[in-house]
Amino acid sequence: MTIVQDMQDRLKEEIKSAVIQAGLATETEMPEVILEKPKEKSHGDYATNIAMQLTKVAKKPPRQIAEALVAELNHVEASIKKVDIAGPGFINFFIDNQYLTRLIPMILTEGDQYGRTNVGLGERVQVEFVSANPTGDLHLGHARGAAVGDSVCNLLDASGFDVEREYYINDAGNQINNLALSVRARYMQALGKDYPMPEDGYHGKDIINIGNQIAKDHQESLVDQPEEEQLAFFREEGLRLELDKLAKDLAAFRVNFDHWFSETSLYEDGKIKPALELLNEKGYTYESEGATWFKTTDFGDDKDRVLIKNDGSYTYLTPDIAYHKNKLDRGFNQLINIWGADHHGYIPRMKAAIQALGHSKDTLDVQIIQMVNLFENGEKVKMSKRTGKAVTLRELMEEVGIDAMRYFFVMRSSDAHLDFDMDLARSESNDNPVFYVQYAHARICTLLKQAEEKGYEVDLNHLSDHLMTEKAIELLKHLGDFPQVIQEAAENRTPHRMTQYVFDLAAKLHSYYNQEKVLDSDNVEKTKSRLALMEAVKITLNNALNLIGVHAPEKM
RNA sequence: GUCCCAGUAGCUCAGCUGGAUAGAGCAACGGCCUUCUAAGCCGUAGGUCGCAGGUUCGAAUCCUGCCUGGGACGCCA
Repeated sequence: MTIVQDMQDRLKEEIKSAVIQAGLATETEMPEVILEKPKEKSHGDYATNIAMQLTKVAKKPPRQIAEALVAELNHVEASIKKVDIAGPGFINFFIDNQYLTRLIPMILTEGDQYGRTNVGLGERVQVEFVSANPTGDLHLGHARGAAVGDSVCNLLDASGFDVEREYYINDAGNQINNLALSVRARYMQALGKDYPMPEDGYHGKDIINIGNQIAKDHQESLVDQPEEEQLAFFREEGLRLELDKLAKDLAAFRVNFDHWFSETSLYEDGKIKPALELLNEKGYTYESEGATWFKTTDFGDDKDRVLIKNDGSYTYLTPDIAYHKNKLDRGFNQLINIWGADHHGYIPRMKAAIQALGHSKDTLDVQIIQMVNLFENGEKVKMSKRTGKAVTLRELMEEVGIDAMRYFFVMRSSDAHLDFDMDLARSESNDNPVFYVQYAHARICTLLKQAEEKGYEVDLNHLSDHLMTEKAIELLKHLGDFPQVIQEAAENRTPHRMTQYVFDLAAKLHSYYNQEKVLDSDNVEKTKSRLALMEAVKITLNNALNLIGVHAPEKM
């Protein structure tokens, strides 16, 4: 329970008891009291539409209801300074904002823990994201998925969920044979031989590097090995080096997985057959045209899906079902998958699998991340994965920096296409939201340092005497919202809420900074209170940026 | 043909579990540095919320149809 929520709850309770005392409705007829924050300042700190909601129960026009209700309100009980009735029957509350200053000692005490809550009650959530095939470099779509996935994990963690980050390695399919063939070709080429790339080979630079690496380590020793042995080596070594590179790139991007789950392990551990048998036992499979089908239409899919092809091999779906069964068997209460937009058609069959395995379809939450378009010099950067000309995660990290990438990739709603403006991301100007926010943090740090040099200390004893100015109250209110914003962003899987929040906080800080001078030698007591506020803002900016994987610099 | 996402200010986007006069940044225009970082602040201007119906006291938000852009519709992964 945060200070702000506590205040809101007291207000809601007061509204309810006023409704009852005014005889407008009984306890059981009571709708949920909704408090909203009006955009317009003249509409107060909070507003409720309860009078409109009660029109049917009380059988009176909303404004009459509002008047009867307001007459019964106990102002002291809910820190109400003033109440207005406005418009069609809104009740506007003006709150005595003194209570907000209690936030500061709390934030200073909690430090990097401020904003965290336990609403998740330790519920176990597994988030699977990125899961790119280990056959090439990570491109922009993966990078967005990584930034969003990691931020969602941070938000869930901060809301009291027990989060596990997982990467599913597609190391069992045909693409791994292609990887082996591609690596072999690059190895041969590295040795100066005229050796063609396979038709569906992977043309990325990373494969060339791996070929060079192997050539360096093993010289010509692999050239004349028997085919099978040779390919097995390139498969294994290629996979190892690819995964190593993926993990390094992601770690550099500040994304660290708790678990790298190998598809091959499903085969080795015999997890596929039991999953198939379970579906069969429950009557969700049938044979047709020499193949085994899964009746996904029982769960709303538009057609049934093949599990075992007529050549006896599995489709991609089959190990994926076994994988999700495995996730469920591990005891997670909630599974979140973060997928690229090109996989959205896959959702109904995966949800069907979850249900066929005996769980609610809501156990699996699939978040779809829309595409990223890169812009440079006002023009769209053309990309082709096949020829290996796509801009990679690593290249972009070098080009624009990690902070800008992490911020930009979560800046927009995930279900909107993202135009990534490289020039903007690189620019050290006020156009760049990352710099704008980081500058706010650096400004406070400089200020606090100067305060220290001048011998001013933070004093928490007279806060309400000095911090009830318009700009300070706005800052305090925003600080108080932080825990709820985290919860909302976690629950809705909307990390862009956090970029909005931190941008707004920076804007309020800059506004305050220009309006009121913090270090005032003529009023040391006031200075000490303001320093406390600055410290609280600094902590909150830092915590908010951390949640989206962006650093908060001490100076710029 | 079916399904998913988007369509809001000149541009990029918030708002979408229904609420009051639809917001922000950039661009445009006008102010603010002998004072804690001007990488900043303050102000002005800018909108048939794709279109048409419907639900309701109230719709950018919910429902239906249509239009435009993107994506997906494999016994590929």
